[in-house]
Amino acid sequence: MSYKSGSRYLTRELVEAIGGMIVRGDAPAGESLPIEAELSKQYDASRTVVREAIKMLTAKGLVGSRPRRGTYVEPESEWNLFDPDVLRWTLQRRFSIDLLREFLIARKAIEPAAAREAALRRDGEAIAEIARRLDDMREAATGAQDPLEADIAFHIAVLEASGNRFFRQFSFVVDTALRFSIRLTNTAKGVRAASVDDHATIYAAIARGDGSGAALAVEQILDEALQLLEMSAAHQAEH
Amino acid sequence: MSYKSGSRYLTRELVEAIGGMIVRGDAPAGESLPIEAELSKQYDASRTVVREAIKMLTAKGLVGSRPRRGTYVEPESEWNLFDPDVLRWTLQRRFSIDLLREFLIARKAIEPAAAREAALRRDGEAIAEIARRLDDMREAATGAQDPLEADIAFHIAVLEASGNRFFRQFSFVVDTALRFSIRLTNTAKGVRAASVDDHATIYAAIARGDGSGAALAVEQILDEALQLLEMSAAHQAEH
DNA sequence: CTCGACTGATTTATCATACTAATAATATCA
DNA sequence: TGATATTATTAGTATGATAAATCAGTCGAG
Repeated sequence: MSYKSGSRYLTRELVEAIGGMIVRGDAPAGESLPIEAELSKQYDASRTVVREAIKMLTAKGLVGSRPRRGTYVEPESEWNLFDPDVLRWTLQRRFSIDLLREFLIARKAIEPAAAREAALRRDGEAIAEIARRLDDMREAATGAQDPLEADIAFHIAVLEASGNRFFRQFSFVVDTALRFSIRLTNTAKGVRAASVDDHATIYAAIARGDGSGAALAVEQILDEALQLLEMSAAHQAEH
Repeated sequence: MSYKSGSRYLTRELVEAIGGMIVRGDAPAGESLPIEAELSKQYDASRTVVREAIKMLTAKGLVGSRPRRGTYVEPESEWNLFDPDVLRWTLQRRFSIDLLREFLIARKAIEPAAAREAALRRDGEAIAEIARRLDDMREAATGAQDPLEADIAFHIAVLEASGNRFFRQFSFVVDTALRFSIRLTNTAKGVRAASVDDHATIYAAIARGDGSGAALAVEQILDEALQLLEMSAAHQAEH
């Protein structure tokens, strides 16, 4: 999204504040936001800034606005869930077992297919990148690196290697969502030594151009994660 | 995106013009756009409008901007392809056999999984909706309705019935992209009578809760479409 | 000669104040 | 009662000014 880390512009802050509020559900669909003048007062910003923030939220599908009617919250179906901000707000404020399950099911649909494409495409550089990320995972198993980061990077490398624009768009979703999912599933045990072997299997299949093998290997580790989730859900239900 | 059809606001027009230009590739990644004052002159709009348009493009991932550096085009990997505008511009200005193939492969990954979920979920109302869309397809076969619209509506109904937020987000992609794909594949023959039977198979599997059957049935018709595409591609290559 | 601090110019970011135009609510009239 | 004109409200557009970030060069110290 290209917002420099250090610089915190007012417009960006308003986008965060108002967008987060909407996703949290503080302003139900159809409900009007305060008028520009009022928002301007509330956030102590000029009307210009308020308007630019609203325009950005409009571009993300969260709000709409018309003269006299004011600015109103769009129904959730209009939200652009794949927008980085919207996804982050959703995960931060609406995280749940259900959402995590939907995420895993979506991964199970997409990532095996991406691995198949990667295997068939045989892009040397992209496959070398997967190999590097596998090495990182091996190092992470010994404690030299962060296991979660290495795991995420591996999966993203596979998505990128697919060469499919739609699959590649999914990589930031995986990136963002995986960082949250660990909170709920306590996946620390998920990155045990066996996990590295599983990932090595994926890499091997892709490297030898075995599309079906690659797809199957990815599907297996996602099935495992799904089972882990169901167990975790059942466990939570007890309390 | 909630822009009322009739009202054509200047800001929206600038978003269309500049966004379309960027996606077409007139301004390569990293390249700076004219400065605000210049854009203001070019489009005969106030700086306010120019800035709000740029902000919307920023929200879509197409551009970034910083003082002194100006406004620059982001690399394509940053673009939010699932943004309705970005997808439409991409299809309008960059349509190709390759893109269509990627689209079909993505559909083949997602839609069978969505059909499986729809079958397992057993949401009566959502399944009834699929049935209605199937009826529409039958009518369309006799010429009473537009076959393309009926086909699109059916596939979207399945995605919606999945109850998975990620799959549902994909429905507008299907909606948008299918309208374009017909241009290239000449899919008129694709909606022949047999097609209705294929779709009826999908519905039947979902209705009886047969997840695997539903997934398989969807996969089959997408495989057919993919074969049709490859034939069409080979045919075009001759010329 | 190299590197860091300083200076200046450029461009976006923010603010303030008008005025315009769309539209929802109300009042008016047939 | 029902259609139509009026009015008030609110976002849309325009303009001009100031602030702040950042790039490119300049100068000085070592």
